[in-house]
Amino acid sequence: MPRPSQSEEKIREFLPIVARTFSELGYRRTTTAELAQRCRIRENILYRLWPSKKAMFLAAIDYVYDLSAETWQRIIDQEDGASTAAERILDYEGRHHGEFGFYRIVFAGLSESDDPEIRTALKKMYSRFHGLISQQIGNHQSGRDRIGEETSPELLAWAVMGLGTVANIGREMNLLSAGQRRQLIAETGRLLLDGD
Amino acid sequence: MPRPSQSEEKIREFLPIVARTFSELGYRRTTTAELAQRCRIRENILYRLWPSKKAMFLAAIDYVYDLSAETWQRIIDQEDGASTAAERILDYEGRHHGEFGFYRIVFAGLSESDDPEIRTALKKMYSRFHGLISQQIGNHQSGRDRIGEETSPELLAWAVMGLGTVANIGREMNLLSAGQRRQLIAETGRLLLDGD
DNA sequence: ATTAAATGTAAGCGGATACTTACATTTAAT
DNA sequence: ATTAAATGTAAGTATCCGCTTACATTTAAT
Repeated sequence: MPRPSQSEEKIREFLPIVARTFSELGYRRTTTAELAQRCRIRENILYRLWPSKKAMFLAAIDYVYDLSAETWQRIIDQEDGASTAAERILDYEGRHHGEFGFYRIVFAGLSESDDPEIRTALKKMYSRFHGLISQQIGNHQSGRDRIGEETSPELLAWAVMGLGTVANIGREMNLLSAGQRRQLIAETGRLLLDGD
Repeated sequence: MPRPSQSEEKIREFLPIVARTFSELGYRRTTTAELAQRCRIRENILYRLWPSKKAMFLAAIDYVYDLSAETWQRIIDQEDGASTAAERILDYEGRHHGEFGFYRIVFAGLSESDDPEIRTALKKMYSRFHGLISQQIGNHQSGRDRIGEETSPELLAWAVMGLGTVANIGREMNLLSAGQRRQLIAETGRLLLDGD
């Protein structure tokens, strides 16, 4: 008798807006009123989709991760025989890093990192990213003849994530141009991957 | 006739506490009430030393920078003939990185980075740090015979700052142990400095 | 047509927080 | 001793914000 719930559609519709808002404003400055306004609805409707502001933020974290992971997976799958997936990811990041607000939402989360749930969500996000990158670096290394000398893929993966992070900070602060960011990731990334 | 103002002494006394609080809690969660309580005074006394909460935060940023810069300068001056200053800084950061809340206060600031004054302060802080590191990397490179092949000190300096940043995130998230952090900075840092 | 949940509007509540005010007390100069 | 600013206590204010409530309207099933 009742009309069917369209909550899932609404969530799919609003989540990108919510994620973008958290990315732009950070956690504290993102008010539920602001979220509602950007979604062109009232606050209480948001609260019918998520139980709290924190739940909205956690959903946004997952959303941003999924989006980035999908993109990377697509790049990994684009084998061309000439480049390793690690090289392609590096190249892609040099051009598009932070496009989806990945880093901004991470910064927002880090500022709230004493909240256990947010902390756990961030930790999971970082772990999964790190695993993904480590694996690609491992693949990259195994294709080379030099063995036993390399730094571990796990360590290198952290360094690469550091590159992405600092490139993003450089952009936020207007201290690195797009070209410089690409060069930074390409040159130092290559240094990390191949050690020369 | 009046008693002499002791504002400067008070500022010197409270600023470390204020900076530590911002580092621990981030900007938004640091309330003026919390600051006053930690300083064991009332809020209005804080407002006699700084005109606003933002001014307190800006002072904290400067304080943290000065503290870190002093430490680094001491390390640079400790020449031993066997190591370059860049190597010593890397070694030191591997052991003590983030000790003074440098990164945490930066994260807090990044979450507020659309405020023009905070943005300017952070930008200045990053520029100065970057200049300092670039110079040391340049010195390090000029001592080597290989010339013309190296990545520019400016780019490498950004990569090194990325290392410090990600090491700190790894610590915050309990994803990197102290040993792993040291290894990360030592090994990949060396890779960046020397390319092997 | 009736029904009952889904959807929407509008207002408001309780608590937190940046900042202020009112006022009493202390202190070093005259 | 007097003075005037420095220092301290205590309370308050205006605003914001997460979240809720009250209530009207729509919609798809019966």
